[in-house]
Formats: sequence, structure tokens, C-alpha cells
Amino acid sequence: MVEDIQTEVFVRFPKLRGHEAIYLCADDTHGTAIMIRAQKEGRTPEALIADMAVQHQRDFAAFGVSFDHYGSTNSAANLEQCSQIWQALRARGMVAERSVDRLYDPVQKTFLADRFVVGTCPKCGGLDQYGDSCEKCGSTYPATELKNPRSVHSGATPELRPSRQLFVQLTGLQSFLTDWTQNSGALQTEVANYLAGHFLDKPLQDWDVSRPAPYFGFAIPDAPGQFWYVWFDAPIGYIAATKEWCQRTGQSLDAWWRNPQCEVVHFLGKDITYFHTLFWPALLHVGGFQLPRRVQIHGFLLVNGEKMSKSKGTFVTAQQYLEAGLDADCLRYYYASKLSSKIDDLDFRPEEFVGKANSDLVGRVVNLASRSARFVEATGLSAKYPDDGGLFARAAAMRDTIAAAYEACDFREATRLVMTLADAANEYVEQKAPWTLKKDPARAAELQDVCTVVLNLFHQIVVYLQPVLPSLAGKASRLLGSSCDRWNLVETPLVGTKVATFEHMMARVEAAKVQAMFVPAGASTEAAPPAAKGKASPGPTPIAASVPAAASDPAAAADTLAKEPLAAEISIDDFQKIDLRIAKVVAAEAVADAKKLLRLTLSLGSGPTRNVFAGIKGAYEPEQLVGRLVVMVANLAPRTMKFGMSEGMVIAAGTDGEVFLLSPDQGARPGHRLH
RNA sequence: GGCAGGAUAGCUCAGCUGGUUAGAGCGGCGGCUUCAUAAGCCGUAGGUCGCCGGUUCAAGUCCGGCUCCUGCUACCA
Repeated sequence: MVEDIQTEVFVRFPKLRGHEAIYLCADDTHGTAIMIRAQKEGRTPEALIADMAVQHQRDFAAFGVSFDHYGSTNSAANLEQCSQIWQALRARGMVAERSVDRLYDPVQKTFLADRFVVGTCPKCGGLDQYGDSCEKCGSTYPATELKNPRSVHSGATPELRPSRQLFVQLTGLQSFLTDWTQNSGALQTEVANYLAGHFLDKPLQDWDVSRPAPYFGFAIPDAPGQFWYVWFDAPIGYIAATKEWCQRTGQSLDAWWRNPQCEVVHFLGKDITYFHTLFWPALLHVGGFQLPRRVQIHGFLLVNGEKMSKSKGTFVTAQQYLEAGLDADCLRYYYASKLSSKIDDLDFRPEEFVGKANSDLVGRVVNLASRSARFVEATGLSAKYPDDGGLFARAAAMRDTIAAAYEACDFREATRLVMTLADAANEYVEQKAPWTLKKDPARAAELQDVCTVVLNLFHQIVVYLQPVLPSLAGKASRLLGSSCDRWNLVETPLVGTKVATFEHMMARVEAAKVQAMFVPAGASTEAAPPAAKGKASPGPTPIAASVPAAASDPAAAADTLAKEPLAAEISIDDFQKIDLRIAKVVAAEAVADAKKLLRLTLSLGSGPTRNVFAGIKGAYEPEQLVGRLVVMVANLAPRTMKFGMSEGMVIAAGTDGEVFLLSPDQGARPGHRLH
């Protein structure tokens, strides 16, 4: 969402200035991860990505992010563009073919990336290490050297199988790419240096762009059984999305992608830098398309200085933010006020967020309208713009400086500049004290003049912030009876117009709501080992999850005990009757006819998996459970339920309907007994 | 291990091509005000600019070394 808001602000700016600009985005849908997830959920990848598309677009809409077109890389238009670029690569003799040995999961019938294989480190004997390197001793090795290797997906022992792969040879474009990355100005200097030092200092390696079936993606037309690697078709989706937009609006694709007058700007996260700064420009070059004027790379979103991640429970979704009752414009402003053109990570700090929203937006900006509009509801604005000591002119004169900051993606600077205007305006209010003027009927004209000045300054500020706060701009428009959607409105004061009845424009942020956002159902779960996404968790990270506010409150804890008093004493023998085991969630799905139940497939490491019905539907999404470890009662007598046999029970904590699953510290494996 | 980036007030950061008493916002502290969504205004305290050395009339700013932090990368590109 950081990225989408950043891009959105960037796009609204030229639109505000009267330029023709379009904002395109698409779901990146292909690849192994999606395929396997769909398999686990027992549906087709197409069904999965269709759901994701709906969910993504709903979230974006809720944050005022308005795309001109939202596509998918799994579209006919994209297949067509991919084929065209592929032909161009073939025509230039840039495609090579050779055989490569790859690890293969015989159960899932799929080749495995190294991150999808875990086993024992060949150097230090560390358990459950990835196929590329050991996090315990730091050594690296080929996945084939891993002892007791098993597939993360199925647990099966992988086999080595030869696979015919297609490569794009990039050496011929070395000088072109060197020149573009170092001299075009499209890249941030850190990025240009990174590329120069990592890739361009030696001959570029061939790029492996094919994956053997089964693979969710596009079949390569002239290579049976081969699919394009997701990073081949993903960026081409930019062009495909443009094409779909062109078809809808009757425009020509070439007028955008092959027009030197058209500026293409990409926004992306630092994790996918090289795809967009080497392979992508290479593809564009070969395909005869316009290269991006700017590739703007941003950092990750942190929470309180820590990497935000699902596995640590600090992951907050757009939906959670909104469900906590927080305002979309506040987040937009907060992000904008922290984003510069650099790659720095963006640290979300709750107190700072509350402060910025309340002090900057409510206290300084909206407050301008709120402390002046009421006085002129009856009279409207003065017919002639009064002497304001040069305030309006000074604010108008700042337009180019503010514009330059937007243009440079330095939104932090842009919002800072605008806030200085709000400060000046509040000082003016203070000085003129309209509340004093109001008491003296003889000074009615003066009062009207003062409010005219304040509301005009407010209007300027809102226009300047329109890219960041579109919703506020709309409300200000209704108040002032004038739009706030053209940059040059800051140059001419509004005079003689009516002023509508003042209404609240923005709610103050309550700190409690921000806290609530971090404690959604199931947030404090330690999700599992290296499964799904194939990204390493950095180092040994025990359960660092956010602690529910209530639990850290002694009073609430006492209350909890009162609600559920301690049970009668038992002997150690009694306890040992219960066989508690660590289990891994292999699959999870909602039980259609049940209100509370999820059907879990649990693995104890070996032996048959267990089918367990757990009453946690209200607290956990099935997909967030897959791959994580839980604690189960393994020797509980099986019980026939309406929906089938339940062979065990999953342990969870909570009162009053709360459900918090338990997770072991890192290192515990499925099958371990709790003693 | 390789590479990149960073280290400036309690916090987040500005400090361009080296040049007067190192800045901003937030926070802290003191006061004023009451029109406004307990909002606003004024004042004030805080820094050996990571450490060591060098160049210079002059260095946070350039050069060398060191320490620490972060990220990327290491097999797959």
C-alpha cells in the first residue's frame, strides 16, 4: 500500500497540473508460489487470482487509490505482448537453449527453487535449513548437498532431474545497459552503483527465462512443455495493461509506449530492483519500446523499526487499518510526509502517526477552516481580496518549489513546505483574532476580510495537498463552492463567493484505534517455517509477535483469571496422560456449512496426517495457517462430527470468544512432544 | 565473504559545489489565548556533527584509516 499511495500521489500531481497522465497497475499472478497455494486450497490458480484481484482492488479503492486501469498479468493482452517481445528476442538470436539439473518434488510434480527445499546443513548439522545457506553457521552450499532434503511443499525427498531451459543472452546489450543505468538519470544513484558493481562489471549472465511444466504461467509458443518464468511476463504486464486501457478509451498504444514525449515512471520495492533495471530495460529495448524516464524504488514498510512480516505478527493489512476505524487520508498523509526520493525504509510509528494526523491535519490545516468558516456562513467571502500582508502571494510563489518536490518524489519535502504555509496562516488568525472582531458589529467588514484571507490560505493549502488528500480536497470544495483540483487555483484568490455550513472534515485519530489495528484476530501468531513465500526470515527470530494490549494490562489479566478460575489440582501423572505434540498445518480450509469450523490437515512429521476440525474460523483465515506450527492434543479420542472425523484437537488460548493459537519457538519440529 | 548506503539535538531527518554564533519538524519545559475537532500562538532548553589522522586561512561538508548499524547479494537472475 505504501507503493500504491506513493504512485497515486505522484500521478495525481501531473493530473492536477493539467497534464495527461494515467496510472496503471496489475496483479502479478504467475509463478510457483501461486500455483502451490491454489493447490493447497483445492482450487484453480485462476480462481485464486480472481479472488485476489477483487480483494486488492477493494483495498485500493478504500484508500482513494484510483487506477486508470487495473489489469492482470494473466491476460490475453499480456500473452500477446509477451509473444511479440519473444519473437523480437528470437529474431535477434538472443535465445539459447540448454539442459540444467534441477531439484524436483515427485509428489507435487514440480521443480523446486532452493528456498523450497529444507534439510540438515552439510557443514554444521543445523536442522531445518534452506537449500541455499545455513542460518546457523552461515555457510552456503548447493541444495543438492543438503542432508535429508525434503520439499517444503510436500515433505517428499526431492530428486535431481534434467530440465531443458531457455535463456536470454544479455551480453550483447551490455554496453546499452551500462549506458542507460549509469547515464540516463532514470535510476537513483544507489541503484546505479549497485548495478555497476554487481552485474555490469563483468559479462552479464544469460537469463533463465523458462520453467518446465507444471507451471502457472504462459506456455512459450515455440517451446512445448516450457513456460515463461514469471519475471519475464510480469513487467510486460505494464504494456499489456496500457493496451487494455487504450482499447477501452480508443487510444493508441504506440502514442504512449513508443512516443518519446511520453514519460514512463515505474514505482517498485527494492526487492525487485534488478528485474526492473536490467532485464526489463533490455526487453523494452529489444521490443522497440520507450524506456522509463524514472524507476523510483522505495524501501520496505517497517513497524517500530522492525521489518513488518506476517511471521512476526506485525503485519497489518489495509483492511485491518480500515476496520480499526482509521481514516484513509491520514495514512496517505503520513506516508507522504515520510517518503523521500530515496530507497530508505518507511518506519510506521504509532505515536508519530497519531501526532501527524492530529497536529498537522486536524490541528493546523482543517482547523483553519473550522476557526473561520462559521463567521462568514451568512455573508460569504469579501467581494475584493483584502490586504493580507503578502501571505497569499507568498504561498502562491511557493508553487514551483512545492511542484519540484512532488516531481522529485520528495513528498516529505512537499508536505513540509505546505505545513509552513499552514503555520503562517494560523499565526495570522491568532493576530487578527476574529473572535474579538465578531463581538463588535461595527467591525463586521473587517471580520469578513480576515475570514476571506484565512479561507483563501486554506484553499491554497488544500490544492497543494490535493494529490495527498483527495478526500479532504473534495470536502473543502463543498465548503468553498470551488473546486480544488487545478494547480493554478493557488494563484487567484476566491472572492465574493458563498461559504457553506462548516462540517467536520476529518476525524481525529485515537491512539487506541491504532493499537487495535495491531491486534487483529490471529495477529500474534508465529507463522511457520520457510514455507510459502520463499523468503528467508532473518536470523533466529523467536516469537516476537505483538502482544495484545489487554494482555499487558495487569488489571485485564486479573479480570481474565476471574472469568476463568484455575482448575482443580492434578498430579503429574494426570498431566502425562495428555500427549501434546507440535504439528504442522499442511492444509486448511473453511467448512462450508459450519459457522466456526476450519478443517485442518496436520502433520506430525511422519505417519499419516490428521484431519482436525478446529473452531477457529472467526479468528483465522485458512491461508494464513498453512505452513505454520501449532500445538495439538495427539491422543484425543477421534470423534465423529457432522462434517467428518476429527482426529485430535488444536490448542488455543483466549476468553470471551478470543482465539490465539500457540506456537513453539524456532527450532521445534512437527512431532515433538510437549513435556 | 562481496557490494551499497548510513552514522548530525530525546525521536525522524535537512545541511547544495568546504566559509559568519550547525538547522527543521515532533517531543520536553515555561507562558499566553479560548474562535476552533482539549485545536492555536509565543518563548526556551537540548548537539565534542560515530572515532582517529590529514589537506586547507577555514571541514559536519574533501582525503585516508577505524568502529558500529542497515540493506542487497552470495544456488536460482
